[in-house]
Parts: sequence; C-alpha cells; structure tokens
Amino acid sequence: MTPQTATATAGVRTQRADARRNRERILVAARRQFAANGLEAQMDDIARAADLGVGTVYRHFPTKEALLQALAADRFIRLTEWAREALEVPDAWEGFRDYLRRSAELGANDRLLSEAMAERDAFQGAQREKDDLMEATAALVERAQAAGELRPDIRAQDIAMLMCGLGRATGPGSFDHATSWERYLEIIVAGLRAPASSPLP
Amino acid sequence: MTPQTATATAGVRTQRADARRNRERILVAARRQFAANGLEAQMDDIARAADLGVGTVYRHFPTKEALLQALAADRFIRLTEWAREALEVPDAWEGFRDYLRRSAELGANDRLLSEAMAERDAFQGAQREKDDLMEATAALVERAQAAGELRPDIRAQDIAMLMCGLGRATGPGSFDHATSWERYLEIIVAGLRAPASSPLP
DNA sequence: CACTATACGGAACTGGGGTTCCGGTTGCGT
DNA sequence: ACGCAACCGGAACCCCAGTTCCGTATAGTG
Repeated sequence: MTPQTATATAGVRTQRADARRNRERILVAARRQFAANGLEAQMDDIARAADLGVGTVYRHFPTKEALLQALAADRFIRLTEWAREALEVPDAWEGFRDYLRRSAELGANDRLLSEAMAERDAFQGAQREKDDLMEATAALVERAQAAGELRPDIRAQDIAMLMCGLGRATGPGSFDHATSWERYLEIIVAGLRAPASSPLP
Repeated sequence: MTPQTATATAGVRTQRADARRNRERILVAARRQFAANGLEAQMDDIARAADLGVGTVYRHFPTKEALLQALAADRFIRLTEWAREALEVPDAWEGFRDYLRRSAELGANDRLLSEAMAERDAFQGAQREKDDLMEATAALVERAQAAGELRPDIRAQDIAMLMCGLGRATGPGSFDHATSWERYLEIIVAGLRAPASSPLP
C-alpha cells in the first residue's frame, strides 16, 4: 500500500506535504507574475518569487504552457461562478451589468486573462472551463434580453470578446493604464443597452 | 561634388537606385509580415519576403525597432489624413463615424497598428506622428460634440483606446477573427452616441 | 533512528531570433 | 570601359528564456 495522508480523499495520489505546499506557492507567485507581465513573465522569475528553484517549478508543471493553463482555467472557473451569482440577482439588467463590471475589473488587473483569451488556439487545455463560462454567460445574456434591457442581437461570444478587448486595452502594460477601465466599460454598456438601431453584421 | 540623381530634390542624401528600390521592397514586405504576425514577425522572414538578405534589411534599418517605427509612423500619418478628411464631411456625426469605421478596419487588418499602440513606452520614435493624430482626432471629437451628436465627456484619447482595443480583440491572430470587427464597432458607436446617463469616471 | 521514495536546487544545455561582419557585387560618374 | 564607393548576402555570433539533469536534502514510515 502506498503511503496516504489522513486528509487526502480517496483516489488522490499521495504527495508529500512540502510538495503540496510548494505547488500552492508556485501558483500564487505565477499568478502575480503573469498578472503583471502577461505571457512573457519568465519561469526563473516565478521560481524566485516563490522562493524555489526552477527545477521545482518544472516538477509541478511540466511546461510553462501547463502552468499557464492551470491559472487560466482557474480564472475561467471564477468568472463562471460570478456569472452564476449574477443570475441570482433579481433584476436581470442589474445582474448582467454587475457581472460585466466584475469581469472587466479582473481583466484590467490581470494581463494573463485577456492575453490568454485573445491568443487563438492557445489554452485549448482549458476548453471545458471555457465552455462552462460561455454557457453561463449565454444564460445571463438571454435573461437580460428577455427582460428587454439588452440588445436582442447580442451573443455570449460578444461579451467575451468585448471584455477581452477591454482588458487588453486598459490592462497593466497598456499605453494608458492610468485611465480607468470603468470609463470604457461605461461606454460599452451604453452600447449594449441601446435598442438596435441597425442590426449588427 | 557628391553624385546626385536627377530626380532627387535638393538636400536629399544621395542614394543608389537599387538601394532606394530595395528600401521600398523591405517596407512592403515588412508591412505584410507585421500585419499578419504582429510584433513577433521575424527579420529573416521579412528579408526572405523581400527577396533580400538580412544584411540588406539591417543596412536600411539599423534595428527591428527602427523598422517598426517607420511602419508605425506611416500608419499614424495615414490615420491623421483620414481624420482630416473626415473633418471636411459636412455632417459632423457622419464624418466622425466614417473615420471610426476606417480606423477600425485598418486596425482589424493590421496587427502592427493595434499592438504598437498598445505597448506602453514603445514607439516613442513616432511621437510626433502620434501627436498629430491625436490633435486631428480631438478636432473631430469636438466637432461631433458641438453638433450634439457625441457624448460630451468623450476625449480624443478614448477614441484611440477604443480603436486599439477593437483591433487587438478582432485583429488577425485573435481568437475570434471570424466575427467581423464591424459588429463591435457598431456597439461602440452606439455607446459613444448615447447621451451621458451617468458621467464617465 | 535508519531507510528510501520523493522532492528540491540551480548549473548547464538548447533552440530560436536579433544582430554583426566581411568577402563579393554593382550602380554610376569620369 | 574603368574604378571606387556604396551596396548586397548570408553564415556566424550572441543573448535570452524554456527546459533538462543529477547530486543533495527531507518527509514519512517501520
């Protein structure tokens, strides 16, 4: 029988306590580095920030890409939670708007999120999480449309796209990070609410 | 007296005909490569596309950065021309809107433009051209506002920001290049036109 | 406490891409 | 036609960032 910690649930592969702790430290450090520097954050810096050797980082994540996907998946999951919470808000428009606000804020403070979203064919590893997010977003969109508060020709994908663009334009590393993302979110929200004058292409 | 070609205007530094021709070929090839691949286009590829050696490229542009700036400056100049043309359109809103349309289209088809705009502290070399563009944009914004067609709390910089975000979100290399940039431009334009319900942050 | 599977550290390796260098080539004035 | 700058080509060079490797340290067990 292989050794098994008391807290580990059945089926979880045994892992030494220090390893589990270090894995967490890597994730924390990596999150910070990627948030600040985007995809170009370096493995060595992440290791140093976590107070570990590079080798240790590679023990936990075989590749930079793998580390990235773990982090991205986590972000998608959080966004999905937020979208579901927004569905609980009584007023459809208010829920929708709050969700956008939270997404935009996250995107503006985390270069990884918007850059990861933007890269074509990157992060297929987090496809499941991404799909979940799209599903929750679609529900939110439809509810707001049913309430007559959101342009009827908006799709869930549009929301992802807009939030992504917003993040890339205003996030850390952008030419105008000083100007608040809230400014642009306001404009976009106004555009989304407006009744369709001309149908979208 | 140094040799001087017949067509050269006074004050222009002498340059052999093949050199002038090659410089042009480099610019054309580089434009295409950068438009398709963004900042990560490679010098070797550009040289090959121009049917020249890398050395020749470096003879004309001492650095990748220099080549980039030459191209970016050129784009800024074109946008400035468009903005000035838009000022000639009788209807203020129509001129403004047309300008946005042309900018968005350019940005969506040229990764370089939006990526160059986005990078903080990059392309300070094209500062003059950038300033001119901002000035022309400001005039366009103010005219549309004076006509009461554009939210009064919009600034020229907002336009640059929005076009930049649009380009990065929908341009080649993005996760959803299939969906037309026109769709998102439509939303943004609607948001810009709407009277300010709540003041922008 | 001893033993071993696991984990760690960080120097060394590797591949890719910008840049340099210099021998060969060519436009152009005489 | 000649000669010499100016110009061209592309192999070689260098640096940087991801990845590998292996000797050392340690958690967990009997």
